[in-house]
Amino acid sequence: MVLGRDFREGMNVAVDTSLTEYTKLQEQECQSLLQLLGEMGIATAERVYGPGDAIYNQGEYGDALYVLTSGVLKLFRPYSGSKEATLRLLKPWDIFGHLAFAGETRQRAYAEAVTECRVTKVPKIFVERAVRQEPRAAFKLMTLLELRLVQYEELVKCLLPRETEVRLANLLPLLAQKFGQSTDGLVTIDLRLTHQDLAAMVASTRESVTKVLNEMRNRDVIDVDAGRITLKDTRTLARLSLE
Amino acid sequence: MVLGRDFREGMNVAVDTSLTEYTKLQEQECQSLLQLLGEMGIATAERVYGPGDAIYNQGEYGDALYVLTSGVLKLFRPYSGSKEATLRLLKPWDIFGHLAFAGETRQRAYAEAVTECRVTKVPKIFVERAVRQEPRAAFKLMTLLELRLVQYEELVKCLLPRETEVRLANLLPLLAQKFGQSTDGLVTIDLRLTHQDLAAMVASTRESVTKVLNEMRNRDVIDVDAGRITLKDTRTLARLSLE
DNA sequence: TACAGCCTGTATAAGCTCGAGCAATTCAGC
DNA sequence: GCTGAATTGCTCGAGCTTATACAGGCTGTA
Repeated sequence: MVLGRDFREGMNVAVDTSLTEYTKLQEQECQSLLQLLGEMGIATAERVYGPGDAIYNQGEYGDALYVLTSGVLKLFRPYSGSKEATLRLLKPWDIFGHLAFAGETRQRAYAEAVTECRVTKVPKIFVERAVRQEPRAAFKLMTLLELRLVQYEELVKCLLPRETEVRLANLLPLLAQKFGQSTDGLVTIDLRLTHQDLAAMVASTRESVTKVLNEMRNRDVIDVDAGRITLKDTRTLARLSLE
Repeated sequence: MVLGRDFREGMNVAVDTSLTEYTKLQEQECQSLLQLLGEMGIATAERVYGPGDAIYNQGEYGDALYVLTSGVLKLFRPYSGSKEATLRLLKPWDIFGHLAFAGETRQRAYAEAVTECRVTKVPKIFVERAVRQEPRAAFKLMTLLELRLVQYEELVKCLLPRETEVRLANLLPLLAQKFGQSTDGLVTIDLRLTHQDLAAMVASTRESVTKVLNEMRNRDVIDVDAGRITLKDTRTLARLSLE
């Protein structure tokens, strides 16, 4: 199990800091893709969902590209019989939904609104038309698909270690980069997250999350105020995530 | 943690059986993509790697699309300091490598040949040209990107449960579908896999895999012959993966 | 204001993994 | 066919997670 080569840990840091760029890139590409579709006269259906509403269910046929334009939304799937894991927490300009251009496609997770959110749905045939007529749309879409893959890779990174502490040490910086609000050099995750929510994201239990979060707070690694987590010691978090 | 809604377990089965279709679809799309590129006069570099050779390393800049055309190859990344996890085990007509069309891209894993294998590398600029000039290439590429995402989702599915037994019960059918050889109605995974290899795929330890595999063999769920695993009781495996 | 429901914090026993160590066996190269 | 390396099989404690249970706090609603 010990690695036989030099993994150059420094590189991981470089990879991670580029996630912020990913966020900006995604917003740009996603917004300009929708704009492009509009200019091409392509109909996109926008719909508003209230907290808890399902956008689609696992197993449904997916024949559209979904874009979240406002609010927060989660993709989750059941596992081990009676638990549910949050696969992705989406913010505006994230895309979701499976739209294979060939072969049958079923949604591989449940999509549910967390806050009130606005979703733009582009039927598959229109996406096809856009790709056919406008290569720029194809590039933007492929960039977005690639960024979605990166998010899954990050999820895998969170799930590889078994200890809840290490998983959270991997997850919290990700949430901070995606939902972070910078104040006084410290980053606060601008979401009300219950321990249960966090547990679903790292496939652990509420109790373990409670325990780890309190430990981190006692060690001044994080601060929790009204369900909002502030990262106070990112160096310690980074160190934890490697162990 | 208990789910508040009906997850319709039957649907999971339907989703999984469609993976075989995914394999065929992928071969078709990938082969025809390469053929299309050839017809367009696009230069693709083909190179042969011996077992253990690195195709690229984590952190390197990725500016190409890689296609495995023969052999077996693995993508892996280090975690928890000194362990390594196999993220994907690739067979011919799998694509790999990050090629964002915008923004900097670094490889997010190590790619290493398992057996001797042949890899076709298409530089990013040529992929761009193909997408620009030939929408069919764009469709095929997007389909392949989507299929790659599905593989990551399957990996996540393997990693969600904590028990090694359940993880393997999820992994083995996946391997069987990808590398399976049907004989007498039973499927054999046509690869020599050590317990260490399997442990890297489910992020567990060699010892745990040994134990679980022996239990499964004693219960006639699987059969192991010369490092090749045969699935004898897929129903029991499916049941295990749900618990 | 009272209430119900959710969230947090603790505690316990039980189960599983992890890591170390050490044989026996198998495999691969010579 | 032989030898060295790798793989497999097994054991044992330590550590962590899980499941369960319960008490107190917070929040939104009636």
